[in-house]
Amino acid sequence: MARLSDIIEEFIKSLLQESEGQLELQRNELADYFECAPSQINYVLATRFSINHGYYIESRRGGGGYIRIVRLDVDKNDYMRYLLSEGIGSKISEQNAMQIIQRMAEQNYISEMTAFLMKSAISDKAIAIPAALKDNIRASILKSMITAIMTWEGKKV
Amino acid sequence: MARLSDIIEEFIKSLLQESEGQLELQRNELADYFECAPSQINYVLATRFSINHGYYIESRRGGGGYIRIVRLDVDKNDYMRYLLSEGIGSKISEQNAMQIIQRMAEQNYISEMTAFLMKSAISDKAIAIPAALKDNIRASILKSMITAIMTWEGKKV
DNA sequence: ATATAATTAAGGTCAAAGAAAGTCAAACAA
DNA sequence: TTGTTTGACTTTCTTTGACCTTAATTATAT
Repeated sequence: MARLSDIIEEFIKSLLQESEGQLELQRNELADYFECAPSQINYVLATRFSINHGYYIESRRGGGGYIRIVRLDVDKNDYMRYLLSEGIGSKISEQNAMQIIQRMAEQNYISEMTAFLMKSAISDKAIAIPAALKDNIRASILKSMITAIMTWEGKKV
Repeated sequence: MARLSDIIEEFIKSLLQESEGQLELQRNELADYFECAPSQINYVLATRFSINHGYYIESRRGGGGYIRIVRLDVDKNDYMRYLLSEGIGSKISEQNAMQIIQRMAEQNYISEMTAFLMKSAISDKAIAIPAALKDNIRASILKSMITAIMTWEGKKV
């Protein structure tokens, strides 16, 4: 039984594809369409279209209200440089790290296979140490891998 | 009378056969079917479908949750299986880890690029914690990545 | 005609309920 | 003793609904 939230996520992503990364929608209309509570739309946006996921949300209430979703398409190297300098601080949660890797895959900066490998390296299970240090190690490993990816590109194989 | 755990094991294996090595199931559904405690499913998975047995498990909680079981390609991955079960213990030095990765690349289990990425993840620089723990974390990250590589081949994305 | 009030039409928030799976230790069986 | 079975409790993720805020429109009073 596939989750409704996933279906809505896919739906929005396909709309974004058609419209070059930017779209405006009506929350109630969409909720009507999927026969769910309007707030479920907010849930989907919050859990799958956050800034970390690479999307920007803007909305307006009242008559003629709307929700605008913009996919943030950044240049690959710019994005990675940003991650290294500010995006990933000295610590990062598993969730955030997963989202960042997922975003890199969706933007085709890395292959699905590479994303899978990276996720395995920074998973909670792989980093089995006291929570206090965990997020620090994760940040440093993730940054190290991103650096490796950037380095590799600059290399003539 | 055969133990229930064995019956469940056989059942799952026959499902895997039918589905080309990959399947998704509902823990409660299965427990219902065999009229046992849900946690017995976990027991079966832990004792008969571990990574050493050649299986990879992935799961998700909450509404629409599932357990996914992927059978790893045993013949093809002899060396990697050996690494997981004995080759890499609970700790490993940076040097040894680098050598193992290098060898995997030479055997064409992974690309040069993947090797480069893996090395960056297990380097001393990436794992910046007290030496006492360092080699343990390195071992667990390396094993996690090797598992990911083995899993990837059995996975239909 | 203009300022104000009421109504309607959105979207936002948050907490509770529901739907899974995970853990762990105690009881039980071989 | 070792491996199995069970159940109470925990954690995670999803869905729903009641209530709140904001904006636009319409009605009313001056």
